[in-house]
Parts: sequence; C-alpha cells; structure tokens
Amino acid sequence: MSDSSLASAGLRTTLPRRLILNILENSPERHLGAEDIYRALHEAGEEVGIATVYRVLTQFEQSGIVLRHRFDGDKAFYELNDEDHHDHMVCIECGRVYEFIDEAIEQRQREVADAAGFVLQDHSLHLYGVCEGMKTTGKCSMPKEGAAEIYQVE
Amino acid sequence: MSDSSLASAGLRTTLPRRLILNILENSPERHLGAEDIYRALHEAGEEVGIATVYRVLTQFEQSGIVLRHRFDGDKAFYELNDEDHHDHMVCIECGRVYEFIDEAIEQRQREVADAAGFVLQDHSLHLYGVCEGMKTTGKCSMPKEGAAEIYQVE
DNA sequence: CTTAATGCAAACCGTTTGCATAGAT
DNA sequence: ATCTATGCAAACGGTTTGCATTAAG
Repeated sequence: MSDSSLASAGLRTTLPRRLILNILENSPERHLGAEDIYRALHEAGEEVGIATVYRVLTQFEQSGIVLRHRFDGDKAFYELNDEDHHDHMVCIECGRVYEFIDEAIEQRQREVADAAGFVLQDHSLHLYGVCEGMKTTGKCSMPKEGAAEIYQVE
Repeated sequence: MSDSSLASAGLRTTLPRRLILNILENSPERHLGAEDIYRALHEAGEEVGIATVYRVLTQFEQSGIVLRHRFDGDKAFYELNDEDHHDHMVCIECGRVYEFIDEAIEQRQREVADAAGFVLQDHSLHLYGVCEGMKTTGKCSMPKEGAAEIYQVE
C-alpha cells in the first residue's frame, strides 16, 4: 500500500518516507504541518531530521502523493492527495480544517476564468470562520493531540 | 485625501505613511509586496527603512486601509481596501493579479458555510492560471516596472 | 558497488522586534 | 514637552541547502 505509492512515484522505499506516508495516512487530522509530522515522528520514537521531513514532503508533492496548502498564516499544510478535489473551511479558533465541495462553485469558477480568457490551472478556496464545536461548546469535537502512538510502520 | 485616511484611522501623518499610501493609490499595479513598495520608495529617492514599510502596512491593514493577501508562494501582497469585495486571479507566468466578483459564488459560499454550522468571517478565492496576454503574445499587456517616478507626495 | 537519501548545521527569505534617535502634536 | 514613529541591526519562524555519512537497489 504505502510502499507501492512510493514505488509508483519512483521513490526509493526508505524508512523516513514510509513513516511519513504512514502518518499522513493514519493521522486523525488530514491536514498537517511539517512540524506536526516531525513531532509525531519523534513521539513515536523515530529519529528523523526536520530537513528530511521537508524534503520528503516536497517530493511527495511533486509526485502527486500529497497536496500542499497555504492557509492564512505562516506555515504550509499537507494532506494526502486522494484525487477527489475539495476546498477548505478553516476554523480561526481551533485551527482545524474541514473539507467541502460544491459543484456550482467549481462551475462558476470555470466560467469566470473563461470569460477573462484565463487558462485555469488550479484554484484555492478557503472559508475562514468559527466551526460548530467552537461556537456552541467552546470546545472542539475532535481531539487534536494524543494520537501520535498510532503512527507506526506495520 | 491620503492624509484624511490616516487621520480617520487615528494614525499620525508622517512622511513614510504618506509616501506608502501614495504608492498604493497611484501604482499601476494594485497588488504590491512589501519589497515592491520599499523599492519604489527608494527609486523615488525616499529613504524609508524596510521595517517601517512592514510596520506601516500592518497598521494600514489593522485600520482597514489596506487588505493583505497571501497567494501561493512566500510573500504577502497588499492592496488598497476600496470596500468593494472581490476575488483574485493570479497569472502563474507574469505574476500579475486580476480581480473579479461573482455573486453566485459568494452566495454559494454562504450556503456551504451555513450548512456546516460554520460562522463565516472571511474567505479567499484564488484562481491560478495563465492570463490572456501571456497565453497569446507571450508578453504582458500592462507594464510592470518603470512607474516608480510617479510615486511622489504632492 | 554504485547512487541516492539522511542528518546536521548553517544559510535563507520574508517579516518582526529592541532600542536609541528623530519627528509629530 | 510629550509621546509616537523611525532606522538600524539583530532576531525570528518556517523552509532550504551543502556536505559528509549511511542506506537502498
């Protein structure tokens, strides 16, 4: 599974790459920063350098394994590219990222680009606001930490 | 004009602030990076430190004079906030930024957020692609440089 | 055995900050 | 005269890179 993604991407199957792919596949959070991944690695007792994390993520992005997003703010977020395009809602209180798709919006975007003679290659749509959980209970429904132990290579 | 924006924002009318506001108002490019502004200032013979440029832009943003955008890539872009909301198309070849509005998209966004119980506060929609000019002539229609001389305080 | 991947530390780039000086009200 | 804004240089956070070492095919 993981290994075949690496192979088909033309990447050697190394420990760091398998570990990072594993985290991306099994983390309860789909959208992770490089530092999150680095931390998870270390909490799982794996000694991988931060430079390697960045290098691997860049390679993953280039081979289409991963998507890189830049939300408002400084750092980048990575998520597994499972081919079904979606846009993002970002909670400005808990920082959690939700996904959505709206075909009507997608369609309109194409039309807008078309009308401007613009050859559309990509787009990003980010909605910023306060999520249900934070609004009502003041607490997030999904746990953010403590899931590091599950990141092991089989 | 410029000065009253500063005054009503509760900002002292200083030379750097007037100069920067002037650049934002008179540049042929509506979307500028901090470095662009810094460069324009120097090309106009004005000695303003880069730290001041950043500080002023931050204040302008906080007082609503300016909007800050983060497109794909590292640096931030600033544009005058003329109140009429719009989204952006960014040409990945010439780097130029185009604006557009589509009420249908705006409406759908509200609906999507609503359906998710999300309290929408802001959003960003960026279309990335190749603009008309770059596609057809391989050259940009609008000049990018050489307009620095016009940035003077009256 | 050959070539590519890793770890470390140093470099980087855009941006921010501390502090002494200059400027606005 | 007071208090804020500026310039400089140093610090910063996220990310990248050079190089000697280690691991993959």
